[in-house]
Amino acid sequence: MSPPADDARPAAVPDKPALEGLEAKWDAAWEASGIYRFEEGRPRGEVFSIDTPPPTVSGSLHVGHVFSYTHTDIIARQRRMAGQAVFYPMGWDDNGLPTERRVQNYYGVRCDPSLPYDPDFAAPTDAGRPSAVAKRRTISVSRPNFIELCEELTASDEQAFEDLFRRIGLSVDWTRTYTTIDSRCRRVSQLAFLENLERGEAYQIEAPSLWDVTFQTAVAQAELDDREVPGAYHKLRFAATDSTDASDPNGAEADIWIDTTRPELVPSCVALVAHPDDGRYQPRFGSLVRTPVFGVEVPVLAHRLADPDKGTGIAMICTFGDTADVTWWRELDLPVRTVIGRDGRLAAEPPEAIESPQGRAAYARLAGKTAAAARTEIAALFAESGDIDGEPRRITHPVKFFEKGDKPLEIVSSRQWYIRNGGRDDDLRQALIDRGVEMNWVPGYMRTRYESWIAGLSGDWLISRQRFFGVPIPLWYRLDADGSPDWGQPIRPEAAALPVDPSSDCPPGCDESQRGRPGGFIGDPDVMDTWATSSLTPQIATGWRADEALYSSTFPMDMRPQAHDIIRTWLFSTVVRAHFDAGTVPWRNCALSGWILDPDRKKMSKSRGNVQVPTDLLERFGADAVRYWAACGRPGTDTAFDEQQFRIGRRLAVKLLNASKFVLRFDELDDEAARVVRDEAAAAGPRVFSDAVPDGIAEPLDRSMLHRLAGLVDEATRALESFDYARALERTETFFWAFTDDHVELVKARAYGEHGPQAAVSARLSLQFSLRVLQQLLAPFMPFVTEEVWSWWQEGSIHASAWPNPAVLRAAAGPSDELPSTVAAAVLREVRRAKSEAKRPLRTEVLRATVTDTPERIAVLATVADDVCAAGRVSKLEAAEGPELSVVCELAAETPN
RNA sequence: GGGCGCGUAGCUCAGGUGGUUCAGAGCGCUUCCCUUACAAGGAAGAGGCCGGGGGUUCGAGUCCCUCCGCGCCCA
Repeated sequence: MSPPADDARPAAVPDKPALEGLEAKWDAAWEASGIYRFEEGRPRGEVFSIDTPPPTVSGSLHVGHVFSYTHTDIIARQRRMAGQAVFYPMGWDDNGLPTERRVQNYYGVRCDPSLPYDPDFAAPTDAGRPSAVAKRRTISVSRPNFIELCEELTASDEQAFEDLFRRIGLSVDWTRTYTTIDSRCRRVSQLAFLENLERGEAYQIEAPSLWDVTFQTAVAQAELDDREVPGAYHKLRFAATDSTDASDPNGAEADIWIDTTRPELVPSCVALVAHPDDGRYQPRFGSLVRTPVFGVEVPVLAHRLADPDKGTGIAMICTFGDTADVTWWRELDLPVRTVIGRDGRLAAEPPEAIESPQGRAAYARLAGKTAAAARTEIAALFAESGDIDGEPRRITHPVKFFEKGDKPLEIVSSRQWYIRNGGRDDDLRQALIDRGVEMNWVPGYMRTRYESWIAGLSGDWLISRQRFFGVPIPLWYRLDADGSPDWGQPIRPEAAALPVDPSSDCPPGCDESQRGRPGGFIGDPDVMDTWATSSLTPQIATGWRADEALYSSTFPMDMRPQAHDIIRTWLFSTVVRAHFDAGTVPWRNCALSGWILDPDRKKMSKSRGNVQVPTDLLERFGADAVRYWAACGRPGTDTAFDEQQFRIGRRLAVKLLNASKFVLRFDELDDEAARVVRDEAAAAGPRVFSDAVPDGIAEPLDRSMLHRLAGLVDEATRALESFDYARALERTETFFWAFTDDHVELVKARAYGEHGPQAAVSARLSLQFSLRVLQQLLAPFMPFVTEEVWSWWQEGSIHASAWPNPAVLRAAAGPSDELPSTVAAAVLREVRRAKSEAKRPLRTEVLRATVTDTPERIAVLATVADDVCAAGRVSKLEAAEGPELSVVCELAAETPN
């Protein structure tokens, strides 16, 4: 082998290329070179910023995590190669209930905010062993100790996630990682909240809100689940009162019977309600009836939401049994008679409206009971008084649950913080729908889900949570001389002091001795909903209110990838915050991924036990193969888990190794053609063929291939620019297999020099030229194997190389078209078929092949005949004109062995 | 009940703006081949009233309507 020219690297091709070990090798190399770090200072137009939704780290890893994150990475890598400064940070969502639950279960502890901090507290030694933890008593810990455990566990969870994401090759800038509980996020979250408060977009109000009795917290509309549960209709008598008109012919004197599944709420009944058009009850509207047993007079009212077909067609309104009660209570201006408390039990004292001794005595039998127990008891009460008709009738009906809870939600009146979201304001509602129109949705129909959700909102966004591991609401309240808080005039922290914890920090100008004292202050005890922080990821990531240069070059962000199930929560709430905060959309493009389904097309979930562990798959198939599988899942489309797909991906990676080896090994030959090619490479500089059009590609077949390749680059680029990574991969993959199976076979003999050095130079240069482009087109999908094959012959990282330019390919192809390549491949295929049908080896000599085709294609065939004959081992190629392609082959006689 | 999506070879899915080139790919299956990049491979083959029915059109997997089935979201 002669020494290479100065600037050209010799191809250093291993004899036995393999995929094993590539992940570790290249992850380390990328980390060392920092090629994925964001290049600050580039103008906004050259930046591509990605708002990756931070995954919840409190769950276990599964393939769903690699799926959508791979989609994002493919886009990021292509944009980077296309010359943009890619801003691609990662975050971890670790605040909120999921972490609390995981910590409770993992350590076997429970947070008791009344306990003082224990500086000597150590995590239980049986932590992480569910069977051991389950056998002992739960340990109560203080809130600060509990938060320490949260931080400890999330730190190790986050490391596991980062390891996985590195292993699948996400080109994240790991120097910019944030977690939703860290001080930077708490600061942004609190500051954004305070600004919302300043502008009147956040407010607090004492109002009925959905309440989970298990978690002891208010929950938001977005966190609801409707579940079909068994219940029973109790048919109860509401007696006519003395004041009703006895002469009414429609039986105004008559008692009214209502059906209810929640008889225990009768003590909180404030009215009956029927549909305004319901003739059965029209005569009674405005009259009074008496609640059974408790004897409270309540009016009979009309409202359009009453369903004439449900039960007896008339319902009791209680404060509060369900969200319809809240609507009626508000719109009909009814009083509050609370009986269910925050613990889900009936209050010790009856509502003041229950005045009669019998009523109060009856209530005493219910006081302190859970709703379910009270239901049984009150049914007995009604049976004794004769106010229930027959036995309760069992039904199943939808009941609202907290999505993470297992007891039905109650509705209790409490003081809560809200952020406006259009649920009570049609102008805002429309403005937010309009924001949706400003964004490009991939796929487009996903916008409908966004719009439907907004259209169906029934109230503002409740953000306060009565929990511990979250971002505290950054406010204090003055206590008056009686020690009562002044809710209306909250004390705000200085912006510079953020983040604050009002339970341990003091408001400006106060000291700890005044906490809880009359004339002093108290801190707001609540934390914010997880979404109140995670809706700010664009602000958090881009340095809002902290790094104006970064912010202005990255916000609004270019892309928000996420799964389609969190459009109504995460996506929507993020739009709300950006709308208020910046008067813009948070991102220009929303790319929605589907879900992973198991092979039986069921959603993968831990509870079903059908979860695939990604580390196992990575071990068996390699990261590129796993990414290949993910990339086959089209935007927005749920994808069934299919192990076969991993094999196909792995095969593609192996094929790239071998094809690259084949093409680059010609460099090692010591013939005239090799010298010419080396000179070309030297002339092209260290980045071989990046822009230079090589001389010497003269053969029609070679030029035709480059022409087709230019078309592929166009198509793949277009697809990736519109976020359709799956199409880009499919086209590239198909092209690549045809390239190896047909084109490489057609030019192989020529490349070896069988038709002279000039023809060999043309073959080798065009093979290298094409290989380079194909390696690059596959790079976003298979970053490891492409980096490996690139390193054999090119300087620098393939991921920092310039995305292929089709104009350069077309320049090299000259005035060519795709016909020579397609005709040659078609004829070769026919020759192979003839051999295959004769059950003869492919190396069988063809004594004579007669090709019939259209005059145009016959003429083209003549220009590629040498290559076709060599690849098909055809001794004599004859052509005839006809309507379509057909090939008749005369095979050499079988040689006896 | 409302909204959205889907129903194309045994399986998983492609099929922008309707037109000889759309009836496709991969896997699986059958047959053949160790051809000097690759047997973790290659070549070839069989297999489908493109869910049913209407309609628009000279012409429809491709547009419209309707029905059936499936999935998801929301009531």
